[in-house]
Amino acid sequence: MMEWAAPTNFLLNPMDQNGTAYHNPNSFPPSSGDFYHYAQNGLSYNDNYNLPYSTQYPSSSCPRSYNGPDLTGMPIMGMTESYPPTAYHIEPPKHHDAMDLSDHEINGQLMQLSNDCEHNQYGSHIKTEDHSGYQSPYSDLTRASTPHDDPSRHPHDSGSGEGGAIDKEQPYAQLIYQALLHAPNKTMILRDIYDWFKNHTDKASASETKGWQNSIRHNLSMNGAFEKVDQPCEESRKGFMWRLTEEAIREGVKSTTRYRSKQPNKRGHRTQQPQPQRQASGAKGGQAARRSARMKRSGRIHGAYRNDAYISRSVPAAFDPSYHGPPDSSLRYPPSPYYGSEVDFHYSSPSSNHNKHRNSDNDFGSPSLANSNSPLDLFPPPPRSAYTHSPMMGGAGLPITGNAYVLDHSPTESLFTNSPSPSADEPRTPASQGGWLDEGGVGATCVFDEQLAYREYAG
DNA sequence: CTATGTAAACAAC
DNA sequence: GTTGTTTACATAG
Repeated sequence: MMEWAAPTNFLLNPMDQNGTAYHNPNSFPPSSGDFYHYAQNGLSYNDNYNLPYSTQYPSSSCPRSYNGPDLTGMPIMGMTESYPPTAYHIEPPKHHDAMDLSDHEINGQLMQLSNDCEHNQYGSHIKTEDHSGYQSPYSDLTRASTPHDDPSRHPHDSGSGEGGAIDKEQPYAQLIYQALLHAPNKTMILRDIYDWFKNHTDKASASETKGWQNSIRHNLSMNGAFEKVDQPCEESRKGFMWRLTEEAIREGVKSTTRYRSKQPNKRGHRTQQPQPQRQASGAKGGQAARRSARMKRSGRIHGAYRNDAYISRSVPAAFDPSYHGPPDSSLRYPPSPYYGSEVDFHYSSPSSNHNKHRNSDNDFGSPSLANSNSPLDLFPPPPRSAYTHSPMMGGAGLPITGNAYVLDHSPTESLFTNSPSPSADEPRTPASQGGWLDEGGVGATCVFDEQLAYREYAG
């Protein structure tokens, strides 16, 4: 229930992608019908989606420049034997040529070039917005071809959104996911996401307020499926670009539920965890907070809030000394996919974003993790997986393409049943003491090797 | 409880 | 004013 999207193509090894990958894009039949494979076992995954193609490692973040060779990185079936039957394909528009290009091809190209942000070589079909130079493909364009409007695309899904078509009823996280999924390089800026929502959903129109925008931002920030990407280009002071994480691309989006506080009122604790300023900024909110803020003002310490000494975000509950989690070290890490580890490694990178604790790798993607037996292997292969039916799993919960495990979180969760779902709420990442070095900059800000990072963490 | 949505405080632009 | 982060509260299931 928590997962909406499912894996589809596993990420191929980068090497493979480069090497072989070129499967002609045409391998995808134009007929949309094919993109909607219903999961044979649909049951558990009725909510999953299959992604149409995988992206490559997003490295650069400047989606605007599309001048490259085309090539597509459509690795797709390359090494995967088959599509996981467990999901739907959300294939982007088949009938729109224009769109296809932007989505598919560009997708691949961006990465490479991307240097001059100023030159946008968009096709004429792209509408230029005024976003100071940033031209987004979304806006009218997309809707012009509205894939989702195509009735034929809706098999008979009960409207829950699976058909690949954009179901306006889906939750924000899912919608954002779709927006990004269709975006070149799986990256968009907030504005465009807003636009996309305006054009493809009712959220915007349905509300007079800007609450929907708030919700979008909230989801972007809180959901591990989305990551900020540094915006290389000057012009944009529009904020960061948001991109789907590889995990998300592979595994789909998961619920944005990590932030709720599990322990209803555990106030006190967390405030002691130091956090970076920016993050600390949002510390308070809500009505109650307002109240307490008032109280505080009248006599409370303010400074206690956090200090910046920390480099990374604060410590996750699991790492919190006060946290009483499973004793077993192997279980110490929170199950939540949202706890990422990498984050902290790069906090230093100037603009990078890896602050969200993405979990990703932790939960599934990281090969090193997945296969390792090291004591640090925080996420040992799950005993069983919800994806059992998937061919990917080979029925045994084996690592997929060596790159990831497709886990269902249930297994993991079970590991932590004793703990108040620690993770899920703490959006923070472990700042392991001494565990990670923030090492500065990690060089390429934009290109972040999560696995590597993880490795650092792991040892 | 969980998943979502929404409001809001707040910092940094 | 916008963007991003985070907390709180509400509510449906």
